Amino acid sequence: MAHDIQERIKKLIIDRRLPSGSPLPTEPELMELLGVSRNSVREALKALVAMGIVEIRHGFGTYVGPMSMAPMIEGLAFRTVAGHYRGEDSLLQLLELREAMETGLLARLAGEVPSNDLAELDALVDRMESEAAVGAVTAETDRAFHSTLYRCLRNPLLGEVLEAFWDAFHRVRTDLVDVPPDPKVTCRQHREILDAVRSGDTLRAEQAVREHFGNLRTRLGSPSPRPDQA
Amino acid sequence: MAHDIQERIKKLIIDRRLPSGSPLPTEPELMELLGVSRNSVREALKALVAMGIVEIRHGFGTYVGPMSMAPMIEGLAFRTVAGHYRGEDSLLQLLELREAMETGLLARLAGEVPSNDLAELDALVDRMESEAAVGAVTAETDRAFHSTLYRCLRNPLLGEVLEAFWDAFHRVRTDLVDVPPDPKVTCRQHREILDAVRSGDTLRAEQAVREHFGNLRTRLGSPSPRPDQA
DNA sequence: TAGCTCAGTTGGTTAGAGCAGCTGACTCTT
DNA sequence: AAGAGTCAGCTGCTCTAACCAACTGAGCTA
Repeated sequence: MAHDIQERIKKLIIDRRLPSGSPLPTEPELMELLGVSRNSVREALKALVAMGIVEIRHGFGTYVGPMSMAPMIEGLAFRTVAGHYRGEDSLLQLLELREAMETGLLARLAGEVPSNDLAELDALVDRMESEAAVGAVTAETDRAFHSTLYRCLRNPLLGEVLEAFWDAFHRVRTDLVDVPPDPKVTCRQHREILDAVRSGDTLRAEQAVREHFGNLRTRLGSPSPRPDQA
Repeated sequence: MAHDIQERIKKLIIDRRLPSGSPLPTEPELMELLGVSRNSVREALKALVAMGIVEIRHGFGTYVGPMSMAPMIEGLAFRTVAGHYRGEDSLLQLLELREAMETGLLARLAGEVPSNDLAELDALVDRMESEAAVGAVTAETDRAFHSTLYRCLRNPLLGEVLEAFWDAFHRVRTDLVDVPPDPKVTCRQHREILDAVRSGDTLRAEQAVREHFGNLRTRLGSPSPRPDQA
């Protein structure tokens, strides 16, 4: 029955063709509209918020949410952390997931990246190198590289899912194992990926990405440090 | 502050190393444990349920959830439906997502599939053909094929994400456009994928998968039917 | 011993009250 | 007249208290 309320609110959004950011009925209005108590309305809304379908601004109103992949990041990160603490190789699984996606996309990418994107990627790798010279590569730079690389596919969903996987992986890695990669190797590998993509050599690009992930993978292969002995 | 309650419950699961199915404190216990009212506890739990982190059984108790990708399916399906009704090519984007993942995985698959899995896949394509002879290929059979194909990668996360994307795509497709594919073509393409994988020819397998998705893609290319004019 | 009944536990729902954040109009000062 | 401060009103947030509904298990009955 609580689930039913959620469905009805979702139906309301669909039926009224409400885009992200549109105002939703207020809580009292929803109470009357759905014929349930305020409490039930709120529980349904909270669940929808957790899925990114609804956004609530205190003292202002409830709105159609951004429907981003943010909730997926949460769920995936939590699942990975929980699995890790139970001794599973959940982090490695997550890495393989990223690897599969990125290599799969690469085939459609080689030779198709517009020159301005290539220039931006060049700049990002340059930044990586200057960061590596003084310490470690910033997470933001790494993320930006992977994000910019696939932008030209003109598929927002793809980009968001990739970023979601990246975020989840990064969050869990820094929280749990944090074996910082060798910044120089990271730079070289990103440069190699970029060059391969520029040259339009699909196989070489795939190879470069695999090597990049292989590098991450070996560092996860070490016995996972468990916070304490259960 | 409500968000804080969610985090504390998640932390409780992590700290106590609770596996899926473990009982959680009852609502009154959580009230006392977290120092908040029952209402707040319930809203937090509902949000966690929406993320698959918690499972509630009426009259029985609250438990650690399966942490499956089911919530992601919900969110993705809703997002796709909403986007579709707003005139975006969200369904096509979802299809591209699946295509990218499956082709990316295929490279690691060719020649690695154990013989018993191959036999199972053979049986599935046989079933497809008998189904095609009398009507259309069952969704369940198609799903089972894609699911079985990647089982040998021994990465549960991968399998679940693939199934999640499959589910979301299938649900939205049947709900919205439902242009049933030519069952014969579907069978032939699945057979081709299977043969290519069996032979260990990575490129041919990728080609086969691309053709399969290309088939689906062209059928989505037709102008999306909108239920009515806004 | 088999089956039923009933009390106790758990979550589900409702109601009403007060708190907290934001907006916009009104008013007072400059 | 222009600006800043204030206040009334919306909004969502939290709490308390009570009752309903589903399930379990102990005890009773046949």
